[in-house]
Order: sequence, then structure tokens, then C-alpha cells
Amino acid sequence: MTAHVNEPYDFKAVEARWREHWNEKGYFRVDTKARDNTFYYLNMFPYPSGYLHVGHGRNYIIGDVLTRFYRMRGYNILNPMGWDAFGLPAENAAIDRGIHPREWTEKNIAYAKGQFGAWGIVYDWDREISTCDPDYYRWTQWLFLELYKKGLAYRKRATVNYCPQCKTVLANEQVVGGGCERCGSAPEPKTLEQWFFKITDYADRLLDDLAKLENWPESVKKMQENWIGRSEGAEITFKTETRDDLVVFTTRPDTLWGATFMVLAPEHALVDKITTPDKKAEVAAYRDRAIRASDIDRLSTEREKTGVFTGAYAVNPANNEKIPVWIADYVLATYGTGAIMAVPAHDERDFAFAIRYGLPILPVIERADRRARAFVPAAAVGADFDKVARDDGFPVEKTSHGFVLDPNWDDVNRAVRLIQGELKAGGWASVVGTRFAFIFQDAVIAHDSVATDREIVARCALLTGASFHARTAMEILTQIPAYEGFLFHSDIGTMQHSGRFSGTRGHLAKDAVTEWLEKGQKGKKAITYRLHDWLISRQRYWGAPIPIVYCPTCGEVPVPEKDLPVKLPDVAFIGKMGLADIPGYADTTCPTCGGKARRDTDTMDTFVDSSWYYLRFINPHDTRRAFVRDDVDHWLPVNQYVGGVEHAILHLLYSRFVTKALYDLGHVGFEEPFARLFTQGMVCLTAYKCPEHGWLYPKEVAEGNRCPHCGKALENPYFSMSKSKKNVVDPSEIIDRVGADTERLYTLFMGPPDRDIEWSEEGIRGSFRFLNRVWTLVSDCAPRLAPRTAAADPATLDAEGLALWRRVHRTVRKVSEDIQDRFSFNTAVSAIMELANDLAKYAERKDADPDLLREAVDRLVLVLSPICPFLGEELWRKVGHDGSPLEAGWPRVVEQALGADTVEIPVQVNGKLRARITVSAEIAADAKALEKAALESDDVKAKLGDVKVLKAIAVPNKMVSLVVR
RNA sequence: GCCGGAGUGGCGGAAUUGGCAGACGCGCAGGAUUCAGGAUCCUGUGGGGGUUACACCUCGUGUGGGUUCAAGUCCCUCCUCCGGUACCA
Repeated sequence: MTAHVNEPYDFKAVEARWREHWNEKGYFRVDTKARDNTFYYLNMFPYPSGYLHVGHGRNYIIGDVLTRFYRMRGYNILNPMGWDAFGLPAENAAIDRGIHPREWTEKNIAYAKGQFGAWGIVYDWDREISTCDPDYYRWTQWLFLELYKKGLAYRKRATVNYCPQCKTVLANEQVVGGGCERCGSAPEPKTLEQWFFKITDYADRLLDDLAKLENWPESVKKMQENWIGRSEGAEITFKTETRDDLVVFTTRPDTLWGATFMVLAPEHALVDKITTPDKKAEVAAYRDRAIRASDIDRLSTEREKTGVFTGAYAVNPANNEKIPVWIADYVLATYGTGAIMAVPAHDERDFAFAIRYGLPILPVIERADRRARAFVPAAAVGADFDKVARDDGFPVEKTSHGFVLDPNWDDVNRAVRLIQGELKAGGWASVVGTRFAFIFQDAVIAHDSVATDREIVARCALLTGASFHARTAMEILTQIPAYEGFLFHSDIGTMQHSGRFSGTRGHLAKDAVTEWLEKGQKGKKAITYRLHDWLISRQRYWGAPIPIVYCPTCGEVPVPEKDLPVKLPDVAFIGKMGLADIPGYADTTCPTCGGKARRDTDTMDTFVDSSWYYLRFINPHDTRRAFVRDDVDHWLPVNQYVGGVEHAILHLLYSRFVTKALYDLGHVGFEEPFARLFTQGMVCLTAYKCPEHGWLYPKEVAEGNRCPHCGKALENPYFSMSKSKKNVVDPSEIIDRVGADTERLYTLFMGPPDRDIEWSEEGIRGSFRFLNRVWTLVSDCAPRLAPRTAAADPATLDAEGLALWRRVHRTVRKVSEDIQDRFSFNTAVSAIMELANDLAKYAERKDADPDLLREAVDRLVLVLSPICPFLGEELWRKVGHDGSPLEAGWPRVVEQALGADTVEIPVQVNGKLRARITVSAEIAADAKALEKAALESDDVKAKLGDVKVLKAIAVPNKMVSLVVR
């Protein structure tokens, strides 16, 4: 390269020069009255908790690149930012520091805003919103009242998850892996009067409309689907001896004849009523234990199932059998009806429970594969049994305990007869699988009812003597190793042992039984959801107060809209408290009768705040409405929403629910808030953990990966960045050392944005090096450029010039596609690197074409500018332009430059690459001509020798494949 | 257990519609520059074979099989890792 002495890349000066520029010029201010060419880009707004690390940065950097790109393409792009500012951490942090949460929050917001500036990330700050601002939460309260009006907000006494650490209740969705989402401690059950949003009314629509969200990641849709957890089945009513209705939900009504006992959740309302006096003490003790221990113990699915018999019986409506009613904590009070009919033969949990407590297990569904297996104990037959069976056409396996044979489905009866005929006195055998029966010398007893179960056990006990312990036929069978995997199945299959339904084919069984139940008024078709109503009450201070007043005469009264907002009391913040603890807050007058009344003292879950914020950005300053319908109908659904996958369920499900509710209320004209969703991967880094001293900062770690305090070897787990694990990288350090442009470039370059990536110092250095090279390259070229209006004329370029010219335009096109269509920033960056490499090589020539240099340098700077905006501004001026790259617009592609005169086409022989031919573009595009060119090429002829070409496949512009001999 | 996603050089990754595997970057090696280190620049860099040198051959995208003129890409089997969820009847 020419030995120009240039100033080095002084990123600090460059970044300082442009930091305020974009805001001052108002490039990203948008008028939401605009109707043409509009694009609503939205990042999930952050919770202002201290500072943002480089992992958070990834999200916003992606957004900023897109915003700048769309701006250059001439869109009216809306990219607002706000703060999810209410919530527990603010309160807890404030308590620790003895200051008001508002103060703490505002300080963090100011800091984060500064971070965005340092990153070169620009928002329309005129639209900034903060959920803790009364001008905002007034409308959160309005939303509550709208839902209330429609009956979607209601209060009920319920047992809820209470986090003792955070001193508040949690929504179902906020209990993660059995612990509190925020602090991880185990929630305790607590019964309280609480407000709920009736999201279950929308379960079907939330589920069905997922199909419309074509541009959402499949994984997120699947997670929501699982969370909603729709199950179709039936509710079946059993009568207890006390004449009470015991209603169960089941997805398998076709297994009703196999229901040999019932299980209620320990909390079930009927437990007290039906428990017989002699069982009261035992039942009460079990229930207390279960309720207290529930969430900690219930975590383990591998735990032995426990339960207690209530002494009560119910009648199976299918066969009028009297079956015992148990309670057990494996049945959840919160799902279905809190009670089940246990079908141990076809439900794994019921099977385990029945085996443990000696309850009968009756198979009523045939195996789908129709396999059967018979086991004949060695002592039951003669030693030559295997030969006899084989002579009859049954392959037999001889084990140390006896003989195993697997007859075909239609051969089972013959096998049973054979075995019966071979039995010695006192011997017995059994067959399981598609048919269950016990074989005795004088009888074959099908295992098809409680009565036969008893008979089988009695006979076996008699024959076996004192060593016999089993309580049920199935228990006997579980002791036979050969039957492992044969005794239980949950297949859909033909019904058996089910009265007149026996023989009903599996695919018809459920409907047939349900229909019969409905006719006899014994049950009905039913759908159950895993999804529960959304608990929104929180017993804390830092949130939007619930706008409801309780009046002794009028009852529950909503605060009139004109009286909103119900403001948080302005108290000096001194410690842990909810609104209930603040003297005077609850005292008010009834809006209806004017008498003395009491305010609700709970605040709303912060997910309510964030469930509608995307609407407020359109008209953030409107004092009369939450939003203007005409405007939101135009701007929404959000064109592109980007955020962390950790919100796949909570925030996104709640937002979808609120949008649908507002649609039904006539406030918006769309049913889904986010048209396209992208969830970016997390940024990870090795963490250091001492078994004794906990997490350590990387710089604390002593030589040889040891703890500085105790010298123990450290664990090095690999985690997404998190302050608690001390593996975060503070962007201020990176920006100070190499600049924001380098951080931005590296963040995009290190990997595909939807995947988790590891932050690496070497990667940062590489990106920094590249920007230095670009700086030097552009500086070198600057004095040699043609006037800034010039364009290269391909007719005057030599081969190298033409190659570069094509590279320039191919790059522009690739970067456009990668950013706009593919969300593939890493490949956009590498394309830019390739352009820079080619340009550098060409620029070494003394006779470089000034017009081409101009075209190449300008376009390099322009396509780089959304990614590295500081450098983009600086270099754009350096090469003689006046305005910003944002004003220059996205460069136009010269279509002619995308083609080529000649193309190199690979030629394969028998699937192996053997030669390359160079042909004109015209020939390459024509299969016939291409094939001919390949066959006539000397190189190909030489490779082929004198073998015969059987077949030639020519794919235009791609390759030629020859099949020989 | 169930539901997703992923497995490609020493490393991050690329290959967009079944068509030249390893773009781009890091690291490493050799060289230039330098008193020296760093920085910078140049060259090389999947494994094996082969050549004085080129050429060239061969293997190769977690495993095993299949479809095809052609497979990282499609189908089946299995393994590993990551994420979500977990007694949901």
C-alpha cells in the first residue's frame, strides 16, 4: 500500500464527535400520523437495574442496525424506547440502600440512557415512556377497569403461591422450576383474596391464533402451546356412598372399565365429607403434610407415590363396581377437577400407586402391537416343555426360571391350551400382553374383573403356600422378570373387558364411550387447560395501584376513569412495606355513595404494565386516551419485535391476551400485537466458582484457576452473562479500550443472532483490527478519488477493475438481503470484509481508476455505516461528503454488475469433481450448450479417456455431472 | 419422561433452492519491518498420500444405513450437548 502517513484511527475522538449528532438532527423522530412506508421496530424494553452489559447490548445493537438500515432505505421507522420501571428489584435495592425506589429507578434510567448514547444507539426519545410514571400507569389502571367491565378481571379467594423472600404472591408463570422467578426461594401456599385476569377465556384463541403467527419462531409457539396445555376428554361423574357427585376429568374415557379406584387431591373439597370416622385422623395428617411440603417435594417426579385411603367408596358408572376413594398428592388440586379415576393398567402413575398399595389392576385396552407373552415356571411342567412347544410351532426361550414363549395374537388360545395340557399337579402359568390370563390345570382364568383378580390371588396363594405375598394378580406378574415391559401400556387400542364396548376399535373408543356417558347423563365431553387465570395482585409498594374501592354499602366499586390515576402515596421510603402498611392510603370515600370506604391496597403485577406498552408508544403524550385507535390500527401489529427468549411465555402470552381483549372491547382493530418476532441468543462467558467462596470475578482468579482465598480448584461453568455469577463484561470498559463501533461490529460478527455465543477477547481484537484497516484504507484512497458524483464506467475498466466493480455491487446486494430478509448480520459483516480486502488489493495499483475507487469507497462506507455509525459518519465526511450517510441513503445496485462475462463451471465425473471449465455467461445459462462445452473441453476429455458417457446432467450456471461406463 | 434446537478444521462460524465443503474472522507457523517487544504487512494453514517443484490422488460435515448423476442439506436408526417443561389425569 502507498506509504501515506495518516493519522491513526482515533476512535475516542471520532465517537465523541458524532455521539450527539443523530439526536440533534432528529433523524429518528417520526410522525405517527404518517401512513406511507411505515415500519414499527420494537425491542423489548429493559428493566432499569443498574447497568446494561454487553449481552444486553446485543439486543439493542441489532435494533439500531435495522433502524439505521430502514432509515437509509427511506422508511418512516418508529423505534421507541422506554422502561419497565416498576417491580420488586427496585424496591429491594432501594431498601438495601435506604432510598426511595423512584430515586433508584431514575438514577438507573439516566445511566442506561447514557449507555445507549455511548453505544451509538438512537431512539426517538420524545416518545420515552416509563411504566412507573403516573401518566403511564394511569392507563394501566384504565386497562384494568376495561377488563373489569368486561368481566375479565375478578376477585376470588384462592390458594396462591406466596414467596416469603419477596413477601408477595406470584403468578403461576412466575414460579420457575418450583422456585420464585426472582429469588429462587420455594413459594408457600397461602389463601388470600386476590385479583385475577380471566386469560382462560381466551385459551382457545391464544392457541388457535398461534397458527397465524407465521413469522414467529416455532420454538416460542410450541412453548406457548405447551403452556396453554389444551386436553380433550370427558368429565365423568361417580356417585359416592354418601350420594355425592365425584366428578373426574379424563382424556381416556375409553378406559373407564379399568378404573379400580379413585384419587382426590388432598385439598379436594369433598375429602372431609366422605372420609369415614375411623380414617379421619390419618387423612388429616396426610393432608396437612401434603399441603405444607407440597412444592418442595412435589418437585421430584421420581419420588415414591404416597396416599391414604379415605374409607369411602364410589361406584364406577360403567360396571357398577364399588371402588375405594383415596387421597394422594400426585393428584393436583389445580388441574382438571382435582380428582381422577385411576386406571392403573393404562396410566403409569396409577400403576405405580396401585402396585404400592395393592390395588387391583385390570387391563381393558389391547396393546397396539398385539404382542403377547407367556411364562411357564420350570417347576410347573416337564423338562422337555420347550421341545413339546416347538413341535407345536411355538418358539420357546429357556431361562433359568422357566420357559418364555411369544405367541402370535391369533395363536394365543392355542398356546394357552398347550400350556394347560402340559401343567403338572400344583403348577400354574400365565399369559400377558394382548390377553391376560392365569392358567391352572383345571381352569384358565381371564384377568378381567376385580372378582377374577381375587380368585387368581386366592388360587395362587393356595398353590404356592406360605412364601406367597402378592395382593393382586398384577403384583404376582411384576415378580416375573420375563414380563418386564409387558404389563403396562398406555396405547390407544381395542377395548376389552368392557362389557358391550369390548371390541370397539381404538380410534372410535373415546367418542363411543363419551356419547354413551352423555346419553346416560353420567358424563360429558370436556376440555381442560393447563393454563390458569392470571393472578395480578401483588402486596408491594412499587407498582400500579389496583383502582378498586370497597364500600360497606355498595361493595366492590371501580374508581371512575376521571379519578385516575390512583397515585402511589408519596412517602419517604423507609423499609419493607406494601400499600396496606402506609397509614391513610386505604382511607377514601365511595365513588358511588360518598360514604367512607377502603381502597384495594395491592398493586398490579408488572407484567400488566408491559402487556400494553407497545400501544402507548404511538401516542405517548395523549392525556385523554391510552392510545389513538386510528394511529395504532395503522402502526400495529409491530412489524418486528425483538427480545430475549426468556419472555417466550410470560410477557408474550399476556400481551397477546390483552390485545385480544382490547380487540373485543372495540379499542383496537387487530388481534395480535407482534407480526414478526425474533428472539436473540444470549451472550455467554465462563464463570468461576469456588466450592467454598462462591462466584469470583475473572480478575480475582489466582494462577492455575484457583481460588485466591482458599487455593481450591475452581469450577468453570459456562453461563449467559449475569451479575450474580460475576461473568459480565461492562461495555464501558470495551468502549474505552476499542470503541463502541468495535463492540457493535464484534457483537454482530461473532455468530448468528438467534444462537447463544461466547464473548471472546480475541474476537474483539479482530474486529478492532478490521476497523483500523478500513480507516487506513479509506484514508489512503481519499486523495485519489474522483469527484463525489462520479460513477465507474465498466467499459473503461480492465479485468481487475471489473472484478472489483462487481464485488462492490454484489456486496451491496448481499448486505441488503442479509439485513432485511435473513437477519444474518454475521454474514453481512463478512461480505463487507471481503469487499474491503478486494478494495485494498486494487488500491495498491498506482493506476487505479479514480471513478471506480470513488464508487467502491463510498459504498463501503455506506454499507458499513449502520453497523459502525460513528466511523461511518467520520469516513463519509473524510471522503468529501457533506451530510450524514443516513441522508445519503442506501446505495443503489447496478444490476449489470451482478452478472459476469465468463463463469467457471465445475464438471463432475461419477459424482466426483474432475475438472473446471470456463464458459461465457450465455453458455453457462443454457443447459444444452453447457453440456456440449463440457464434453468438448480438452481437460474433460483428458480426464475421461476413452470411457463412454452414459448420461450428462447440466445444471445452468451451476455444474455439469457426467456418468460414465 | 415429553417438547424444541443444535452437532462442520485447533476455535467462532459460512455454504440462502439438493450442485465446487470449510467463505469471513480468530489462533498458529514462516517471513518482512524493528535494538527489542508490541503494532503493522506478506505467505501458508482440514487429515492422509504423492511430487525436486507443480500436478494430482484419497478420506472428510456426531453414528450407522438409505434415496440421488450429486447429500452438511432430504428420509430412517442411534449417540451427545443445549434450552423449555415436568406427577397436567
